[in-house]
Amino acid sequence: MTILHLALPSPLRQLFDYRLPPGLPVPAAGVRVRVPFGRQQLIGLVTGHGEHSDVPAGKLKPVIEVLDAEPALPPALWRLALWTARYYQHPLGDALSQMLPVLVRQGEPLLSRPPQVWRLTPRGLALAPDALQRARRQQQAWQLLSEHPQGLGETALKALGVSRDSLQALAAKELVLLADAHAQEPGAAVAPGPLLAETPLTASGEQAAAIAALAEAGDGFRVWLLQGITGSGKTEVYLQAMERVLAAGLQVLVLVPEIGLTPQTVARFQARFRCPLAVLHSGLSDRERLQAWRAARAGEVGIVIGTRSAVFTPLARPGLIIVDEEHDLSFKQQEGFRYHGRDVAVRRAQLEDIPIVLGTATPALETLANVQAGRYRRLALTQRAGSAKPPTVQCVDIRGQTLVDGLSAPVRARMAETLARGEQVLVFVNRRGYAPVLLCHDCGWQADCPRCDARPTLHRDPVRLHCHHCGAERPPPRSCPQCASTDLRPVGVGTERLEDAFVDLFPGVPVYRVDRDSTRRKGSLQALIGQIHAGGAALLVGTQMLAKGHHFPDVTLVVIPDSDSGLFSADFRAPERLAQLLVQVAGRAGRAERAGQVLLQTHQPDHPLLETLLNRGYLACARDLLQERRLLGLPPAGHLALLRAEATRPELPLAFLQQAAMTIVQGGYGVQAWGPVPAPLARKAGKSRVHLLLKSEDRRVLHALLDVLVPWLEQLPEARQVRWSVDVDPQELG
DNA sequence: AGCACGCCGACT
DNA sequence: GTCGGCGTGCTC
Repeated sequence: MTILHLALPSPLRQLFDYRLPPGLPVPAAGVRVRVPFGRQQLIGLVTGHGEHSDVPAGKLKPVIEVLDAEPALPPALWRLALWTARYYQHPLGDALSQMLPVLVRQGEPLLSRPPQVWRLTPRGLALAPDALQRARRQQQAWQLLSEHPQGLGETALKALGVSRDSLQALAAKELVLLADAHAQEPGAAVAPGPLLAETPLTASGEQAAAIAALAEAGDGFRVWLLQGITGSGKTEVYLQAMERVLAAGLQVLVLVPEIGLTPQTVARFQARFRCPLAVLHSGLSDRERLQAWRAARAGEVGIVIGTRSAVFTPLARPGLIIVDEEHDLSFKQQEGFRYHGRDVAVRRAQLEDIPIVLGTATPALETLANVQAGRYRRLALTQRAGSAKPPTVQCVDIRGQTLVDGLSAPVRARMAETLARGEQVLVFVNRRGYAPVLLCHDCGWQADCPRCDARPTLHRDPVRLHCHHCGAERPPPRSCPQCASTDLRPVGVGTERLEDAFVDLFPGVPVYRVDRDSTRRKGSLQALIGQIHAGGAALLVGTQMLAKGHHFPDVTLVVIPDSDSGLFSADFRAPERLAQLLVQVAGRAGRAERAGQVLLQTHQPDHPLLETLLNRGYLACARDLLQERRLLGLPPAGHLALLRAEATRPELPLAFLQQAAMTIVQGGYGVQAWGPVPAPLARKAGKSRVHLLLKSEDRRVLHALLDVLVPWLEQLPEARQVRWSVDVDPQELG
């Protein structure tokens, strides 16, 4: 008797065994099968087979149906799935089901049905030209089809004025039939004719060197860091590297951060190459996603471009992977299957044996460490294209200064000058809403969130206290609930408050606010950006969103009212994030003929991070930070996994993680356990949250522990009373 | 995660 | 008298 081992879409960290009905060929690993599971039916993937099962024979059920003749995923991607599930300690079945389009896991065929076309039958072909004279419409349809022996689709015929009825009538006479269109020639990733739809730009010396280095290294696995300052033309290097790969008939996978997948980005790739391109974004319907997935898997598209999850798109002939803005946080999935898109992409490139390019102006410290260790090779673009000058960055010491709406007098003066010249000013605040705190001026009471250890943010439009952690909203009190004073004051500055302030401060100057609230409606971000690009004096107020992806040529002054918070955060990655953000924001400023200026308000003008960043640049700053991490044994010098647990009753997550900590300490695994400790936001949405941080200098040691610890934790009775998760390589310790 | 079973409150 | 609340237990 043949037993199949199956990965099923279930959070259970185990495989399930089923009987294969006799007489059926044994399906290969990766093939989909339909099985009974409890009272429901599921579609799972075969992971292997054997003659025996540890499960009593009486419990084994037979599979209902083998869906495919071939595995759903190509071999390299199958191996990537197994690796990723294990590396991130996620149940294989659930990981696999997240890697596949919804409709594939619901049983839709793996291959697209070829489009249906109407064609003449042999009888129709032999028909005399005047045989249908008495049926003019049918005659016309017959005429068209005899001119198109390869057939015509329903929509094409309709456009040519042929009705369904005429076709049905012809079909009844067996003169025409509906048949599969002839399959596209295999390997037609590139449309016939020239590949290039536009002439490549002339590469600068640095660009040419980077392109040549990529070309000379050949087509095997190698990781490249393409570190190019904003405006240095990273995309042109990508495009010319892609050209070689596409010309060889291979496919390119491009990963971009969530915010980076704009119509402009896609248009840039589309404009260069005459090859089909699949875009994977969150707006696709299940059907569209399935079609893109099939096209990529069949090798019918040359370029696949998408966000994090696109890293799992099957490719028939992979040739190159590009990860743009590789430092971006959005590559790490923050819940459930917590993989890092960039790291999975590197692993994929290795399994596929193809090159991968990680591009950014501000490499992640992990990536730089890999360069220093000689595992990755660095290509640098240090010059802005054309005559554009780099922005200058200057600290503004605000110690003892009076701030009006968070801005010091010299900064306001500089803003006025810039606007008077008809140029634009960008003000970056990492806080949406009106003010982060609502305070009673008489007794010191602060509005708080009943369900979180957090202050709700005051919003003005509409007027609400809004907790950004649990989403709770309520109208702000009219008077202080503690002392009944009506002198309640908003404290601190958010985007809405700056927007209001600027309307008064700079009358007549348009103010554009760009944050999650102002861009909630679909297309409103594009509309705002369009208005900004129209030019003329304007104020731009915004959060992270403004710092990423878009370049604003008319912005010549960037103001960062508060750069201190990143300097003193509990999160060890905060300085790295701050440095990246400052460089990215600075990159938004300046244009060909006029260098941009960045003003950084701070109480810490002598802080070493700011000094290094301003005087010696990002790379020097990053090297310093890397040195600090090494001294502390923090990533990338050490490796982390974070166990989180939460429950309404505070003692449960604590007790659960205490058990974990005890096992780790007593087991002598060589892994340090820090905690359990209350999470930074110890109460969120009414739940108590506890963390246990695991650390090891050796990644293999950490994984060896997780391989035994996680299954052990799963079967603990206490595990069922809490929500818990493992986060390997956590990016945010919040 | 689903999806059942199972034992206690307000409705036709 | 039932509909349904979510606690607990199982899925080869």
